This record gives sequence, structure tokens and C-alpha cells, in this order.
Amino acid sequence: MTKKQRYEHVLNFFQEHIPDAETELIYDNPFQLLVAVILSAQCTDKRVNLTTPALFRKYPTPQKMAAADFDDLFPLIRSISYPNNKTKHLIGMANMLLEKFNGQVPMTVDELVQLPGVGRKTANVITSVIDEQPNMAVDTHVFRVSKRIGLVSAGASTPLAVEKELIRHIPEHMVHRAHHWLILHGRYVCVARNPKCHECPLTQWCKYYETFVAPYAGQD
DNA sequence: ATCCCGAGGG
DNA sequence: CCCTCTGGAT
Repeated sequence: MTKKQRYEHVLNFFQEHIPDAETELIYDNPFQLLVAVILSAQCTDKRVNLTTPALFRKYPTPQKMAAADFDDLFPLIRSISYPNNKTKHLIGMANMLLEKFNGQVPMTVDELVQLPGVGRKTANVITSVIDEQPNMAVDTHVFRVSKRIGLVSAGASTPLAVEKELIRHIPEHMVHRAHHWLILHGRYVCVARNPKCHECPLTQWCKYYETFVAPYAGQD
């Protein structure tokens, strides 16, 4: 099967079977989304949404957050993973917004990744969600699923390499939805350990299934 | 026990 | 490339 056919089958399947409503981060401006995405590393969106209302109430703007005291901000995000790092990142990020970006959230990946706590994945989320740029944020799910089902070559060993391959093959207007579908599929079916291949309708096009599951079918 | 839509530093 | 950070849900 050609790579082109593989993409057609997979994207078509996602379009028909995966709903695109799910728990998502709550925000009402770019600054709030940036904060929420920084907080979301290794943490569920649900828990982030539980902490952000109080955080945004106390630090509604980059100006307020830049002036925040570590010991005042920390308790507000104490229940999230890596509260120490994230407190430093938020205050540092807000300061750089003021110093380098005129108090505005920049809207290019190259500028965003300069901010403390903002890596390529976060920058791609911000630019694709806020500005509808056709960027693909490669998190752990997208990385794993893309490789398993053969959307990218097995040799793509970094998130950046996977990102570039996906972008090359997915039509621009589908990038955002494809991102969401890959995440949902990875979260509920194509999970990291013991993927639920028995309930996956993609097995007939899946490299992982072909190599690691099908040859052992019937054995136990 | 193992996993969550990672980033920074060595 | 590796390691560390680090809480909550299941």
C-alpha cells in the first residue's frame, strides 16, 4: 500500500468515526490559553480547568503575572504536576511578554518557543488554535500513533521529524482535525501499553498490527 | 503501578 | 542522547 493510500484510509476513518467534541482547555484570550497549555504538561485538561479560574482572577494580565511573587502564585497551581517549574515558567513567560513582545502573545512558532515553559508542542497548539495556522502539535499521542499506524516512517525519531512528515501528507484544511483525532485515538484505543487492537478498526492499514499482532493471532 | 495533549538542562 | 521535575486519577 502506498503512503498516499494509507493517509486516505486513515483520515477517512477518523472523519467518520471519531467525534470531535471532548474536554478542552477553558480560556477566553490568547494569554489565558498560553497559560493553560503551559500548565497542561503531564496533566489532564480537566485538572487544569479546575485551577485556572482562581489563577486568572488573581493574574488576569501579563503585567499582573509578571509582577507575581513566587510564593503567592505557587499555591494556586500546587495541585498540578511540576508546580515548581511551572510557577517559574509562568512568571518568566509573563516577563518576557512584556520585555520582548510588547505585552502581547506572539503568534509565530519561532517567537513563542523563546518564552520560558513554551516548547514546540505548546507553540504549535497556540498558533493553530488561536490563529488557525496549519501547524501540528506533536505530543506523546500523536507521536506514538503516527508511527504505529505508519503515517510516518519508523525512523522518525523526534517529535519535530514526525511533525514535518505529517504536515507533508495531510491536507492543510484537515491538519487541525487530524491532530484531534490522533489524540483521541491514542488516548482511548491506541494506548501506550497493550494497545486495544481488538477494538481498533484501523488494523487492516496498521503497521504495528501487521508486524506485532497479526503474526501471533490465535496463539496464547 | 502506570499514565497524563512536555520543557529545560546536562 | 539522557535525566529531572512531580500531583492526581485509575
